[in-house]
Amino acid sequence: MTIARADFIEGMAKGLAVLESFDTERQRLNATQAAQRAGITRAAARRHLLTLAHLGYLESDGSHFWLSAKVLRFSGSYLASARLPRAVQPTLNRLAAQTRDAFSVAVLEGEASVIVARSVALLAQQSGDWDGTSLAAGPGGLGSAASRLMAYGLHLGARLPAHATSTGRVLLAALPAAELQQWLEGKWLARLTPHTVTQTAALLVVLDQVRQQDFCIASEEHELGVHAVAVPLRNLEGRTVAALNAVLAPARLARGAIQRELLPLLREAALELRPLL
Amino acid sequence: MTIARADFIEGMAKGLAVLESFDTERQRLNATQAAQRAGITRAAARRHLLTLAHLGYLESDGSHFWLSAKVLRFSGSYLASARLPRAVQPTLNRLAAQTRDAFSVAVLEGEASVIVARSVALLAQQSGDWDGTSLAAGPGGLGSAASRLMAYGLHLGARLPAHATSTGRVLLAALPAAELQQWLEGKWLARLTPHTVTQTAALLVVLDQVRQQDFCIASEEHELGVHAVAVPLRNLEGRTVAALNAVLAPARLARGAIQRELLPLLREAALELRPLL
DNA sequence: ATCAATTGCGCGATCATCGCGCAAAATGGC
DNA sequence: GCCATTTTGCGCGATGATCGCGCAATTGAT
Repeated sequence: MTIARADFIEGMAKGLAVLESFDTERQRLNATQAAQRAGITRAAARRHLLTLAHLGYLESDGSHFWLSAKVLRFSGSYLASARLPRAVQPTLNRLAAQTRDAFSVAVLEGEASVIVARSVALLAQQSGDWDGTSLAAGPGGLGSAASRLMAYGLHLGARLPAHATSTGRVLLAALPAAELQQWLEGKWLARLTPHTVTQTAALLVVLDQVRQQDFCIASEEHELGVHAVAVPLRNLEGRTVAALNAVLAPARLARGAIQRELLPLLREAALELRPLL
Repeated sequence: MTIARADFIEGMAKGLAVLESFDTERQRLNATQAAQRAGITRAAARRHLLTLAHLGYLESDGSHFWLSAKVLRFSGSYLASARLPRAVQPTLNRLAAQTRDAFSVAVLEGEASVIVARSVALLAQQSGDWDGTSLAAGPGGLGSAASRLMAYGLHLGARLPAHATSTGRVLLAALPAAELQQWLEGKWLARLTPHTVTQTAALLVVLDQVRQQDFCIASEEHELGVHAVAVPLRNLEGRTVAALNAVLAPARLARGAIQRELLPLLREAALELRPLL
């Protein structure tokens, strides 16, 4: 799908490229760096940075720029409006309250699997929690389960590499063959841990298995120490619109437990969400 | 602070105005509506909408447009990079795990108090939860405490009217007199519930009290049934950089309980966060 | 103090963006 | 089903916003 040349505003594309050039790794940029990352000239980058700062989306000390809280405005509107996150949140909360795992719903968005809703159980200290010691830790350390997950970058809006995550694979497996082909085309599957599948052929085998089993387990392929299971969320027409996953609490590590306890929960949740998607 | 004319990209400002015109109330817009809300011509709005859709920030059925999950990219980067949300999250989680209330950290951003971090305790069913019945409810109803709060629009990135919220008032009270004056200038304080303070003079009295007490209680001024307490978060230089609040669980409604139990918790948290801000 | 690297920004040229206005498509009343 | 009315898509020529070059000022290292 193309677009008439006159209907494409170059300036906006550049501006958004500048705004996108602030990511998890590079958080403070000057004009020269932003120009490099956005692929535009230094002069243009400077103009766009100044404009964005003037509009309140960036803050600046004069030479460097960084994202301001105003960018949350967009996600706020999205979360309040989009059907998917609102529909799944109650179920996510119920799951988190029932178990000791962390649950997310993600959609495929370009390169990445994007977390659009999540829920983590924060357990009260008295009730035999599995993380009691660190709950008592000061603010410097990583506190509860949620903090530990935050450390892995599993916050709302996080973009995770689709080929190495349980949600990403479920979503890739649901793509029509042609689109999947296109997605893989010339893509380099980054090795994130020693366990990451980086061969296209191997990934295709994995995706076949996902299609057969109708779920996906990813063990330490994205981060060491992180194990996750995902199932597809389908609407009444049978189309996969998102993926629901659980990041396992350490106590769950036994493979059998995943399939026996967690998978039925996920499947049941997927089933009850079906009419809402 | 002004900006050189040549250093301001008109096209970007329009584009972002278009993107901003999708808010909590109006979630689906066509070119004509977007033009109205963004204050530009229909032709320009259409071009910008098409560009944004082409870039993946909007989705479209041809005539209407709505926000896509891609806008979460910005908040994802912000949350991963900004010092404030990362610094406060562990403390927030600890608070939520210890009590049955919901905690948020907010900053002042233009008209609104914006939630930049939050944490809600999701309690397991067996342990005498105060919300057990609704936890068991199906996905159609509002499930746990978190869902109830979501219903009030208290999600990450939510923009709440500063004059009627506990966090907003704490932040307004911390503004230098001149800036506060400017903020109030010709501003209409919307009546959100029968309890909302809508007179500038009355608000100034409230803010004076907030300064004296160094905390703020807002009871049903924003939403009926919602009561909250907030304290300022100051850095080592004594500057208020954010506000920390608790939205009360129904069991907390006794006014005495707030001051006796919750306020000390918030104050202690503010103190321990101080060196991190 | 000197030199090198980086940054701020003025300038004239150019092409991206402008909004008008028509034709086509939707809407709706009967 | 048909006509009246409103809304939408988009081509066009004019215009001024945006371009990036390149100089001057600033910064920082030795």
